[in-house]
Amino acid sequence: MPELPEVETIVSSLSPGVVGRRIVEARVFLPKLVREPSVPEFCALLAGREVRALRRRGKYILFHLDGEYVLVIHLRMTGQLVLAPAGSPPGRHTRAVFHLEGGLELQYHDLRQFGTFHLLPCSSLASFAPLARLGPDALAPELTPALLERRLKGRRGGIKKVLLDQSFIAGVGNIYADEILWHAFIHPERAASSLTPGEVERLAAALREVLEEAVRERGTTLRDYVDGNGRPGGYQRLLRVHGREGEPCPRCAVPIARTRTAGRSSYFCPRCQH
DNA sequence: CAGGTAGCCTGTTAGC
DNA sequence: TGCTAACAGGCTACCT
Repeated sequence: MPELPEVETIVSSLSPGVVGRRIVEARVFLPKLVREPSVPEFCALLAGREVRALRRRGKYILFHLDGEYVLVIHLRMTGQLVLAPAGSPPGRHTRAVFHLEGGLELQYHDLRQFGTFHLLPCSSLASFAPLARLGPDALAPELTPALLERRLKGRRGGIKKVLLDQSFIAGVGNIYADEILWHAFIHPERAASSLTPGEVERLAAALREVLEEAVRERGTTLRDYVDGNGRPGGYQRLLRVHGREGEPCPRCAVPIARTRTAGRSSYFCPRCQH
């Protein structure tokens, strides 16, 4: 479900209600959600801890807790974190609930059950492989055209595949990869190593512009995504190619094409993306 | 060893 | 209208 703009919006919308509050009790209804430690340990370790900070790293959400623990959540396709008044009845897809001080609860919903929770001591965070493997954040200031160009050199395969590789840069998913490449006039199957300096420049600009505008629009809601207050995003209105097969390209009016590779769809303009 | 695919799940929608 | 198959925003493990 959520890519960088959605995760960023979830973190910023949850922060006012969550940061500085204590978790009174944690309940887990889908045991496999919690990858470590065991569910009883997980609940016991969370109870009584204050949330000191909420952060995003790529598509991961980090709850920094007092006592030097950190809860790492990945929402995968359909995970949602939503603040609700204490005692709200769980829905069909409510997989966990954290009761907070102050009459609030944080609910985790996940239709497809792909999401993951890891509760770690801060000291193990650096060696936590899924985070350690991530490349620079897609919105990190240090991700300059020069760095992008250096990292693209020697990369095999198509540019879209590379953009989706979280160890290359962290935060881009299928929707925004399509949009970014359209804005940069680059075909999704162009060999990543063949991009000219001018194209890399356009790619770096598109990456920043698309992701920043999507953050301002509070993310894209195609089906399930909502922010921490249960509200949908607005960037779906601004999608130029993703999900628009057969519709005219907004630049040149040629019908948008769709291809499938590795089980995922790519949407692009066959005329103005090279 | 790089590239492709199945698997994890459930729900919605497109197509017959 | 009703059934079936394809597809969905992510990531990993395994196969060729």
